[in-house]
Amino acid sequence: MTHSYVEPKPEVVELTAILERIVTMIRKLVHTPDISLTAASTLRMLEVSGPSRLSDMAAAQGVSQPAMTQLVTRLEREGYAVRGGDAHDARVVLVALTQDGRDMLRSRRQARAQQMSDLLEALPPADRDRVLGAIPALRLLAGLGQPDAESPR
Amino acid sequence: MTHSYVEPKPEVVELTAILERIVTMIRKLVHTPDISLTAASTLRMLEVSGPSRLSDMAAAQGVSQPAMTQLVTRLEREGYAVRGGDAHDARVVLVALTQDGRDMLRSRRQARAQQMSDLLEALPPADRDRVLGAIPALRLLAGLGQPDAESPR
DNA sequence: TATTGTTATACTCTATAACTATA
DNA sequence: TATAGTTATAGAGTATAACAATA
Repeated sequence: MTHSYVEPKPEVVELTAILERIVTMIRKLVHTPDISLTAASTLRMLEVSGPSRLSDMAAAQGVSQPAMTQLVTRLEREGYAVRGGDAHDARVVLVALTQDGRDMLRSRRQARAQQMSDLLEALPPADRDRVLGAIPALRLLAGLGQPDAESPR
Repeated sequence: MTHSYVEPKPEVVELTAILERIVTMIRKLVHTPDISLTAASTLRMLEVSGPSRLSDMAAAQGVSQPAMTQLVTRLEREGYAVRGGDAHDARVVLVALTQDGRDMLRSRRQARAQQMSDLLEALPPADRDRVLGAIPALRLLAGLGQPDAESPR
């Protein structure tokens, strides 16, 4: 033991490497040039959380406030979101999803699921079942991304 | 049954949704502004496949040839890759990873595995084991991204 | 003064179209 | 003619710094 921190376990190293490959795969799979990953992720967040402050959205997406300002401007121009004011604080901008935004998310989800379905068809049925059987574990993993959404602090 | 195609199964729909959330998580987790996802993925490919044609790299990464030209130019400027010629065809550019590129990939992997390790620490041990237990299934899923690398056709 | 958001500016990353050099 | 790659140009997406308006 020559260093003062704990080396990640080999399983974690492999998990990380595999997840990177999956990210690459998904990026290619869902290659919809009409909407970026951040744009889609932002719209999904609005779908779940309802109208949100621009600064909260920036923090949640891990981008700067100016980047979110510009993203919202594009989303507004494309008709997927609208800016509104807050009755209690005139500085605040509340961004909301439009019906067009909702529809786009739905059809995008449908298309991606169809592509994923086609990909899975390429696997032997036993392997496919193993992938689908991993869904509960993946749910746990995905949950790490949205820590304490309900947390009071 | 009113339509002529098969609706994706609910499990596949959920799998797709979860994978999108994981992509978002990984993008935030591995937020290394010094290197883009495509740049990293391209370097990993060079690490695995050895010196490669620029056009093959563009196809493998799902980007245009000009985009790959520019990416390689940036990678060369940063010292992670070098352009070379092909002895048999003067039109061809063969791109190779440098030692600096190799080193960068290694330290980047280490940093990411460490972050992932920290994240997993936040899970109850039983859940963590379930995530690690899903690795074989994830390996199958990741394999769908690099179809028939060995295929003779 | 601190907070919320926008504007100004610059760089990365991407695409399509037009081009050069080689086969 | 076809192929491999580059250059030209334009737009999305990002950051930091400076600003305006409101609290």
